[in-house]
Amino acid sequence: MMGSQEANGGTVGKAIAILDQIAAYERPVRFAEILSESLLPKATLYRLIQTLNNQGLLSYNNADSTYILGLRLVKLAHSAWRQSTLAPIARPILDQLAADLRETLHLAQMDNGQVFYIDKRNAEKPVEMFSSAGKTGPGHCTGVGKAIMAYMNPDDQTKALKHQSFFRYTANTIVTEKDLKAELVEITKTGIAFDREEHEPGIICIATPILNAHKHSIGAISLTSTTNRHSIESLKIHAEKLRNAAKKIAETTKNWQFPS
Amino acid sequence: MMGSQEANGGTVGKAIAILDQIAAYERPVRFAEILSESLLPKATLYRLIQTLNNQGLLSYNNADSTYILGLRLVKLAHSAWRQSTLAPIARPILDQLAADLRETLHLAQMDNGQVFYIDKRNAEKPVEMFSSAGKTGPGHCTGVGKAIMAYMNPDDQTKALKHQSFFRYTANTIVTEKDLKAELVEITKTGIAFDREEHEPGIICIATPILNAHKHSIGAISLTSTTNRHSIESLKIHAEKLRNAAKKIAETTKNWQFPS
DNA sequence: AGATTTGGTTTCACTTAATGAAACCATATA
DNA sequence: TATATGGTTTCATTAAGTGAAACCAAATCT
Repeated sequence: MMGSQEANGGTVGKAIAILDQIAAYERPVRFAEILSESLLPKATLYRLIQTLNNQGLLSYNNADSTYILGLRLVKLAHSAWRQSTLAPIARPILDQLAADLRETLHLAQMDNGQVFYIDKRNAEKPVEMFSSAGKTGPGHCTGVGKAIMAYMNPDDQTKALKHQSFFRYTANTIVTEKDLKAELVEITKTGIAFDREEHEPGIICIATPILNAHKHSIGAISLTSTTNRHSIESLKIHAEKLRNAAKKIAETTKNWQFPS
Repeated sequence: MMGSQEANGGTVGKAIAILDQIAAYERPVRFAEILSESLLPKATLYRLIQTLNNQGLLSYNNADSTYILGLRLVKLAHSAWRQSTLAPIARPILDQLAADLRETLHLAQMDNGQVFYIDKRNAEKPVEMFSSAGKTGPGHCTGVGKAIMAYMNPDDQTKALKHQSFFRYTANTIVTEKDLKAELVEITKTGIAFDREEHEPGIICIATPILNAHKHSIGAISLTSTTNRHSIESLKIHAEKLRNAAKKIAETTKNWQFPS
């Protein structure tokens, strides 16, 4: 379905697939609904859901007999977020940058070629986060995606490129591997990546990678704006501040390890 | 271990137990470490961990051969948070309240007698969210915990009380069920709960429940401060604003359903 | 009311997947 | 070169998961 996980036979695999499915609905669902879109036989699905429910990974509403994802996931994710993302380390630095620039900032990592947002600072509205932490997006047409890929080691980069859909979101989207590769080379010259309305019309962004000791990317931060308020040129003014923030994050990270 | 889940035989149960275990370390762990604290035999644990790793629920670091919780959990939790918590609905109202009061606010629900924090607004720092969403705390000595329990239906309340540890955190902690029950009755008179340094010395708080149509609590919001900056009396000034916010959240919630 | 459909739960023989003792391998340590 | 330590694989055994079908309850139709 989303390509990143093997379609496997294990029980836990199936269980998680169900969680994914329920997550996709974005609303409470009844057993019959899940069943209708599942390949599993009735009884199997039933018991599996029961197990998940007992485990607190699902939550059952008696009143209208629907299932939603359970709080235990949030609890686990809390740990996951702290353990396996840059976010907790980067936070103070991101806070500072946000206070300074008063623009929308994103902190992202890469997961199987997908951009994985792990934190955010919003200019106008004070907070908008869990809303964005955990969200994923395409790599080939986002500032953070390109920034990260530009600084991957060759093997990882190749793999990441293979994972791109090259879907054309706008007229500016880079839709071939060849062009994207060229762009990535370009990015390494300045350490700054741009999104020139490649993902959404009217939305532009400037991004810079967070590099480890081997000069490979472990994440990226970006500043997003609209064409009303900024041009690519006027975003460039902030490049240095972004780079500094990224450097600071990298330093704080030094004696840490992250998922490759 | 944490009492809420049955110690069961199912494979998924074991798998999740492993996730819990790894979460508890709050740092990358090696296979041997996990093994030493696990009841499972080597090979079983090994394969189970492999499965989890393949599923993206764990992430393996080749460099130092350690495991941490995987990003996929964060992704799932993102959905869970949106689906099964008050947070997304309450957010704009909480934002507004935060802008108005400029104090530290918490939004919490109750899960098996435990206070489950799902959102937060911090006075000074602009954002602090995933960091606190997913955290849990005791019910018997927190403002939100008492506010929620005060407005439970009798059965749920009894159950919730049974789940309290009544651990004495400070000199002011209520440590008997009888006293807590009396306090809950007191709370229903005003609709406002206080934390009089019951959880942490120097920390006080005022909280109010979010009620559904049947006048039962589905969550609570609180305002936390220090004894340096406030007294219980001076916190009371904000009671009305808290109540209003809670009411607004409740209204927005009307045509919604939540885990009991 | 009686019949029929729909949604959910249970049964039970069956099969596959998980199990775990032990062997094995690689790397570090004595 | 020996010896321990941490991690991976094997394989016969067993338990756990499977799924067709029966079953039950509640809603919907006639």
